[in-house]
Amino acid sequence: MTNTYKYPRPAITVDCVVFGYDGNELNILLIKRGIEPFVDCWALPGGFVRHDETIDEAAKRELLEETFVKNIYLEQLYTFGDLYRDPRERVISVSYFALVRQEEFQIKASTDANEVAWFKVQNTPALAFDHENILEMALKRLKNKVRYEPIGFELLPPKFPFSALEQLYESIIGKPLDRRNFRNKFQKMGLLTKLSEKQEKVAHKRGFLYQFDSDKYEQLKKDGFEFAI
Amino acid sequence: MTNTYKYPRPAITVDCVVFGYDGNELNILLIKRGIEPFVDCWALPGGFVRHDETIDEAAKRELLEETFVKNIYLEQLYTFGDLYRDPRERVISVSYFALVRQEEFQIKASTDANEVAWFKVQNTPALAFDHENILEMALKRLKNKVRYEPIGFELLPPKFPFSALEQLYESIIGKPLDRRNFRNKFQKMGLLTKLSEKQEKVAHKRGFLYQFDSDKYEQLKKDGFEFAI
DNA sequence: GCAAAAGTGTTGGGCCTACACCCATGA
DNA sequence: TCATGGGTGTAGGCCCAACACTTTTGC
Repeated sequence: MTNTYKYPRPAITVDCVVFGYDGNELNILLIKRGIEPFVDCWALPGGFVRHDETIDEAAKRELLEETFVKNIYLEQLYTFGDLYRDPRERVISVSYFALVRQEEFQIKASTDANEVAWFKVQNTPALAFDHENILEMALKRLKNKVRYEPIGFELLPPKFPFSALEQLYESIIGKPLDRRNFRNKFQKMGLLTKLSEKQEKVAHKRGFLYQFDSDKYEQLKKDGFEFAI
Repeated sequence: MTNTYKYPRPAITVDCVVFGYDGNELNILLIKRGIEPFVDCWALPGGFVRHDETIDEAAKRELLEETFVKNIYLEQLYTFGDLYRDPRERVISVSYFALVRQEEFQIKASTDANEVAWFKVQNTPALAFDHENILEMALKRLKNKVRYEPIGFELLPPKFPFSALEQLYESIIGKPLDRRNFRNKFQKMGLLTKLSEKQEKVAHKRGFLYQFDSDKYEQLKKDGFEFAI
C-alpha cells in the first residue's frame, strides 16, 4: 500500500530525553541502534510518528517499545527541523523530556534497539543524528527548570532523607549547596512532610525521612511557584 | 508530479503568533483566510513547510508572504500534533512567537490571506483550527517571559519615555505597577541609558527619553538575567 | 487654574548568604 | 575511637513593597 502526495513530505519522528536519577548521579537513557542509519550508534530512544496517534502518544509508545520505560510524564521540549538531520531523507523530530527514578524501571532493549543503558550525563558517548544538540537543549532546560520548580518529586523515592534531595540538586546544578540554607529554603516552601521514621543502617547519625506533599505540590503548580535555588 | 510513501505522512505547517505593541496596547497579528478550510475565518499567519527550507525559514517565509512582516526574531513555541486539528487531513503544526513594534511594519494581505489586521489581545475573534490554543500558549509564554527577561527592547521605539516602558509592562502583565518601584528596579539593571532629550509637545510635564543599551543586553543575555518584575 | 503625567525617597520586613560546631551511628 | 554524614541558628545586607506630594506642561 502506498500513499501519494502532490508535494514531498518530511517524515516526523519523536525523540525522548529521559533523565534518570539513581540516588547518586544524573543519568540519561540511550539505546544502541539496531538498524540503519547509524546502526550500532548510541542514540536517544524515539522513532516515527504513526498516522493514528498524537505526537505525545508516539513519544510514549516509542519509549516503551525501545526501552520498556512506561507511565512517565513526558514534556515536549523542542522541534528540530533542519534539512539534513537525517542522511536518508528529510526528517523533522519533536523532542520530549522526562525525569524518572531509575530504580523503578527494568530497562530492556527491543524492536529497533540492540541495547539500552543509562549513561552518566557528564560522560555520554557520541550520538547519532543531531541527538547531541537535543541532549544539550534538554540539559539546559533541566538546569533552568530546577531553579524555579521543585523537581525532586519525580526523581526521588517516596521516602528519602534530606541529604538525598540536596545531593540531587547538587548533581543537577553541578555545584555544592549550603546545607543549612538549602534546608531552610526547601522547608519554607512547605512541600515536604517530615516523617517520624529515620534512615536505617547507616554508618553515621540517622537522618529523618521526608516525603513530598503532592496535594500542596499540585496547588503550587497552579498558583505558580515562588522559589529559587 | 507525485510523491509516494509506504506509510501515510502528516503534513507539516508553521504558525506564527506575532505580538505587536502600538505604544498603547498589546495586539496580535491575524489574517483572514482566503482559502478553504475556514475560508474567511481569522487565523494565525502560517502555512506548509516546503521540502527545501528549515522550519524556522518556513515560519519567516509564510509571515512575509501573508502579512509583509519581515526581518523579525521568531522563537519556536510549541508543536501541536493532535489528530484532528485540521479537517482535511492530519497536520502537525510548529508554532512560533515574536514581539514587534507595529509602527515598523506596513502589513498587507497577499497569497492566501484576504485581510491582515492587528487585534487587541483581549479581544480576538474566533480563530480557525486550534489557533486559539496556540494563542493561549503564546500568551502564557509571554507573561512568563516578561517576568525574567527585559523585553521592552523589541516592542518600544529606540527612544522612549520611562512611562512607555511601564505601560508596556502593565499591558502585558495586566496589572498596574508601582511607578517608583518599577523605575528603581529597571534602572538598577543598568540596561537603560538616560538621554538628555525630553518628550515633545505633551500636555503635562515632559519626561526624559531613554534607550536600551544593547551591548549590556547581549552580555546579560549570556550571563543570565537576574531580574523579576 | 486645571488636568495629566513626571519625578522622586524612605522605612520596615522578609529573604538571602555566609558561616562552625556537636551528635549519632557502624565499623 | 574514629570516620561519616545529620542536624542546627544567627547576624548583616540586600531587595522588595508600600506609600504621597511637588513639578511641569498644554489647554
